[in-house]
Amino acid sequence: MAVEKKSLNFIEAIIEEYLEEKGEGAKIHTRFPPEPNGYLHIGHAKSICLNFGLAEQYNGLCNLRFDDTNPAKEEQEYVDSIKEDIKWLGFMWDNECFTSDYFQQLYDWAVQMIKDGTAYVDDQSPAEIAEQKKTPTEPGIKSPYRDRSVEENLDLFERMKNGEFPDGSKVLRAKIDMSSPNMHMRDPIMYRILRKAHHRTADNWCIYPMYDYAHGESDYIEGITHSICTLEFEVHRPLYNWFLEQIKDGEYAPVQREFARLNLSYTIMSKRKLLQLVNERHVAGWDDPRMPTISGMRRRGYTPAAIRKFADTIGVAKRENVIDVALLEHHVREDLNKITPRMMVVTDPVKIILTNYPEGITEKVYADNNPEDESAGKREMTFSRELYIERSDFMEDAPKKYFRLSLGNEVRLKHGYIIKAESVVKDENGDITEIHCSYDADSKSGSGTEASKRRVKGTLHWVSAEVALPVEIRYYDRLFTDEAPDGHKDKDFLDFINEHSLEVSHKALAEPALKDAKPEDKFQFQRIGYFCVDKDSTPEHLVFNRTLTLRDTWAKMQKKK
RNA sequence: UGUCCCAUGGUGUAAUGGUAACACACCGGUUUUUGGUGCCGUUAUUCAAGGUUCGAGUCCUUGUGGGACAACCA
Repeated sequence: MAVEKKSLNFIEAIIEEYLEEKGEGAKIHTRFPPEPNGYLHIGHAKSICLNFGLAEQYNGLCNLRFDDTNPAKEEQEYVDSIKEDIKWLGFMWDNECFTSDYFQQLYDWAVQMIKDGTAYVDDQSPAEIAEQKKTPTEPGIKSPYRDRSVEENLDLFERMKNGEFPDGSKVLRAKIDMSSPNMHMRDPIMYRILRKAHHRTADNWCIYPMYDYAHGESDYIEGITHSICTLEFEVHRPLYNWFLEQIKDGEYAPVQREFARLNLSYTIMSKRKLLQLVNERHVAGWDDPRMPTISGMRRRGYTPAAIRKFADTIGVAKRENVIDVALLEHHVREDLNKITPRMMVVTDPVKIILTNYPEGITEKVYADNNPEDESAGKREMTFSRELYIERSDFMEDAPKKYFRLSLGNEVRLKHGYIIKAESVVKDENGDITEIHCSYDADSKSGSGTEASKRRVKGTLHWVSAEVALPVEIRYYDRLFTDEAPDGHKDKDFLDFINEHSLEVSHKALAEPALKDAKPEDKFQFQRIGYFCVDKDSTPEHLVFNRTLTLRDTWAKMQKKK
């Protein structure tokens, strides 16, 4: 049998080359290194799927490492949510690591670098240092403190650690090249003084390492082989390598590779802006179902399988990209279509009365739980003389392409009978309050009669008035009305917030089978969309979030006119 | 007037010097007791110019366009 060779993305190609070169027994080791200063979003999900996925695929290891070198922004709350989100996506890390666990080793290496003459203490202010760095197009100039003696540097750095100097008064810098065309090589800062309680090391330290110094060395400590990050760190790579050169002992060193971060249409991904949405109450929190956070998508009803398939489909490359959010939605619908039980919920009810149906009785009808999955079985529904259907499923005078109920025309009530609309009752405003219909008593679904096999154009969902269950529905839609909310120079992303991204309704009536639904349970409300039970839901007051609508070609036809 | 990266249908991703393909979106058809799903089909792609080669989306040169880099953030 011919085995189709799956094409590799450039990271996989690098890994296969590595594995081949290292030979028998070689293992790759990746890491996912979030800073615990916010909630994970769909962009992180891409990185998670990449790093954990690669480890899985090549039988390697993947660490979770919290890059917690800035206590000013980091909190335990974020650590917890990050772990929860990764697990929810279906991944498990081999080691749980914290950069803060390496503070002592990092300090020792810094001391070593001072001894080697490759690091020095600078007493200048941030403004002075920035001034001397100059711009990318002109070389920087050297700090007056650059040539301090090793002894003095050692003494000063130790006293920095001991808390003898105020915050911001001194930094430790790497001594590299102030005239490098790469700004990051112009004597980057390795340590700053910062008196801020750290979420793990409390007040043990008042100096904290900077990202560029800490990251590569942490990779080194953990034995990471492939340090995969996003494109903006590409310019940092020479520095990443430089720091490793200073401390490595032997052949091994991790290798940094960069890929293009995910951008999604109609979405913002910036942590700062997401935080702003939360802080300014444009959304209800990090897990608001309109947020592109993993917790938001979970609450919205998206599934791990859909997100992972999506990550797989979009691929990994170095080109700047904007993925159509419709692709994500496609994968969510695809998964939900397979797994969700079908239920009948009338979102905007109008009553129908079957005038020739016997009064005072009800009967059972049987409904497939999922036509895509026979093993999902059937459930019982109550059929009765008075029922509710969707207000939009009736028109007195219907256009020719309208397949639903109209005066004098027939439709099938799904899993029930064929009915014909005879007359309407209206209130003083002219709004329809009741539709009187006749039903074809021989047409019961599944009864096998000639009448039951009759084909009518329309099939409607319904609930029996006797047992209908009032529920709350939260209709979520895209948060932004613009494809690129933060892509406009003259406009703020907040200008594009969709006023209708959340509409709450208490009108809906559900079939009673829904009464035991628990938070995160997912359903397809037949002919309407996919819904999931919100965490605000209680047995007395069910709350459903609309995950996505069904594709609706009728609505599309209407729109075109 | 620096360094680095990138350039394939509308959006993404493949093609690893040998017939430019797949997914989504779009449009059309078909099936259907969900105007859902499924199935079939249409439209549409190598930034430009040179060069190397029997042969270039792929290699080279130049240009053009886009992006990253000047936090005591990561």
